[in-house]
Amino acid sequence: MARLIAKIAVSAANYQIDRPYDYLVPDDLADRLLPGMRVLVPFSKGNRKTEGIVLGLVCGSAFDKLKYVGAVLDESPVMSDELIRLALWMRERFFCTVYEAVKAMLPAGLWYNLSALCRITAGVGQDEAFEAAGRSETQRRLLETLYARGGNCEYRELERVFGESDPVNAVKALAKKGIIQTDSLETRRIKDKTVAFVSLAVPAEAAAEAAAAKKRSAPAQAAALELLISFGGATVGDIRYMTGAGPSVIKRLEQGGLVVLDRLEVYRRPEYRAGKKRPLPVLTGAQEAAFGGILSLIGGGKTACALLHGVTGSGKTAVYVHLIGEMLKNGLSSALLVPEIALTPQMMETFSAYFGDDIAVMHSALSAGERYDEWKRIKTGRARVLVGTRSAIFAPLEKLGLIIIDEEQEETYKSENAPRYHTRDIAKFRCAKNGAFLLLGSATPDIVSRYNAETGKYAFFSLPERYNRRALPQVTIVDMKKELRAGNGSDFSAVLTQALSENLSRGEQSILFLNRRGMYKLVSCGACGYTYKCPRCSVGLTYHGANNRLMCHYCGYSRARDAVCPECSGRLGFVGSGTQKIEEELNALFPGAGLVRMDTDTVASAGSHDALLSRFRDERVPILVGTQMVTKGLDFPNVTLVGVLQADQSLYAGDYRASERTFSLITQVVGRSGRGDTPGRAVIQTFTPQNQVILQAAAQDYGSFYASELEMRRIQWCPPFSELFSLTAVGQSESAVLRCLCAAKSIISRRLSGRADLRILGPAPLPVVRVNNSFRYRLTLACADDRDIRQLLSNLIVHCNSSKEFRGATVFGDLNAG
DNA sequence: AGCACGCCGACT
DNA sequence: GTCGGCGTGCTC
Repeated sequence: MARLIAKIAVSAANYQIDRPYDYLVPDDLADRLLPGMRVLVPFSKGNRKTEGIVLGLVCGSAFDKLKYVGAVLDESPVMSDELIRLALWMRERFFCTVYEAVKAMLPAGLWYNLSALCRITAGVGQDEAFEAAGRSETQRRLLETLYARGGNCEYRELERVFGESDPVNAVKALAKKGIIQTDSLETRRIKDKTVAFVSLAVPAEAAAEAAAAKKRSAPAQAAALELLISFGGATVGDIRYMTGAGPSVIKRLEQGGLVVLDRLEVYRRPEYRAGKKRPLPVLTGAQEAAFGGILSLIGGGKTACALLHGVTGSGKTAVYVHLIGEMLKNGLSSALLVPEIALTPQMMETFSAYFGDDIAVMHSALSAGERYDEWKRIKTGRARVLVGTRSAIFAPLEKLGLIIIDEEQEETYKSENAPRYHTRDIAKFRCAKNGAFLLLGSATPDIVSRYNAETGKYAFFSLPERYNRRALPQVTIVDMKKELRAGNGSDFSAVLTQALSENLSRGEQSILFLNRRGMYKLVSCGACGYTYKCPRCSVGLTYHGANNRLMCHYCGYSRARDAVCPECSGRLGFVGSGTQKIEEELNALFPGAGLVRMDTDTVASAGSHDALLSRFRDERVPILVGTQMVTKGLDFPNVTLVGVLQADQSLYAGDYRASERTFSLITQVVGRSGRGDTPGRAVIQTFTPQNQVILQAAAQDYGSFYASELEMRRIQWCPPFSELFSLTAVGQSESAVLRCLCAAKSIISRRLSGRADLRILGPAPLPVVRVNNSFRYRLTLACADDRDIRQLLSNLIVHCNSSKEFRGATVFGDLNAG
């Protein structure tokens, strides 16, 4: 008789050995265990307990030395069949383990911490224990540590106490002698939150009689009963609030058999600004056409994906809202994804106005409890509309009807650590499995998406005009080289200064966008130019005001700041964070003018992004200065001027998407101007005024940019004309890292010599080549995506990571890493 | 990866 | 003898 077998993905398995493992299901679990539940299983030689998830249940196994499932961690499945399949698919496509995918899907509040606990065996005396340890220094030390902590200690803590030396041998030796024991401890960080809920245990008439009888002798009990009669049930807190009857009164009532106490689950909800209830917005002609067109596709089921290209300010959100409204009418759920956390408050406000409170939000800034509870509200169907960032794509939405990815070209949709997925790919998978529709929205679509629309893979809709036919801003390009020649070395051209001063006098607001990535202050010597370098990484240290130390961004190294330059004793100064320097210059130019600076420093001290933006909006502060944070989604009608400083900066990033990124950034920030009744203007400052991308962005001419960029991609064999796979090697030994990638390169070119569509680039160093003493290099493959190439890469990853030739290097694979 | 097993030199 | 170092091979 074939036994019941669980196919399990275990968390202890790394990519090289990741496969579904077979485990016997003990009889007492047979009717309880379901796919999608997490379990504890013994794994590997030491049978150490490992978390795993049941992928499926089958009868019989080809393997004969089977172990038993240890314990079940979940009462009901935490992953649906769809998500299990998604996790398996992610392994194939993104070169991650199944459990890495599972972890990305579940809210952190649901994760378990597995820890080992060491304790002295009951009944063993201290003398006996030390005698057993004999002269072994480590064993004696272990016992001392244990006794100092009342006889037991977490293994992690032991490791910390032992420092350099490893307690593992001492633990094993003493365990063998029966002196100590080890237990595993599973703890979940977040518990379900419940409140005590009181309801009547007797019919209302009987309760009323009891209340009447108690009116004199026990007025508090009577009051509580009366409350319960009119409300049916209430929490202990509410009863106390409304009648003054405390827990002791309730207990009395419970003892008398008049009420019963239950635990009622409550949800920790993230705070959001609720919008005033209002009907769905009236659509303009173009919006109506897009909405109707998309709706007919949703019914038709032929094309499952559409691209909505709407210029900045054209009102894409109105279309989204109507589509989501349609989904709700049909009992289907929807998700709207945005590229940044900062954009969620606005969307929540809008959505709550149209759809009420049954909406959920998910992003990484929520507390673990909030995140877990939002997850539960979605899973149970209490919330049918979800707003969130990248990871929200894994939310357990039931009856999924629509996924919208707003500003779909944004790079934040691509995960940079394992699992290295792109949100769009996950969305396509989920839509296909649910028969749902995927809508990609953008003012500057990803070249690949636009190409897919052109070739008919996606349906295409556009909103070519701004809402209320407002004109696009009038744009001026300023040549900063000319400014320099004319003797103006500042960050502000004459044109921009003039425009700012006009805006100030008219009481209109301005946004200044500094197109720079680095947002921190570098420290350098004014005399000799010395800069601090991180000893572990190939980057400079930056100054952090919060702890008054110099820190490394990449590895967390920090050191105290010196009073003077360590090389020449010269004076140390800050090479200002771009925005701070701009702020100083503005203060000099327009003394007394109000200003909001938005960068990591100020966001941290204001508490949130939203707090700064509310100030800008509500107090009508004249000028907002910031980096990329100011380019997206903001809709302030009183802003009539946008200044772009160092527009060409992002062109030189060196990756194939640099032009696209620059075009998108400039177009979007320029689009922030003139959203109200007054027409807007924009000033773009650049050292390369003839650059085609800048000219196209200034003209807000996506069509022309798309045409020229697509040609470039065709010539350079970049997406959409090929996929870019990459193998990245990381390790302390630079030579192992390079040898490993060179070996991989020669294997690939040998094995795929027949393929005309293949091109291999590298190994090339990553932009920051050394992080935390590890060197990082990358091999990039441009070719069509198929099973052969993925299989080859998968094998290579396994080979490079296990072959001792390449010890000192770890390799991972990625698709369209950027 | 991580862990056990096994083989070998050092030291009470 | 036995403790601990590292090379080797497997994970249901």
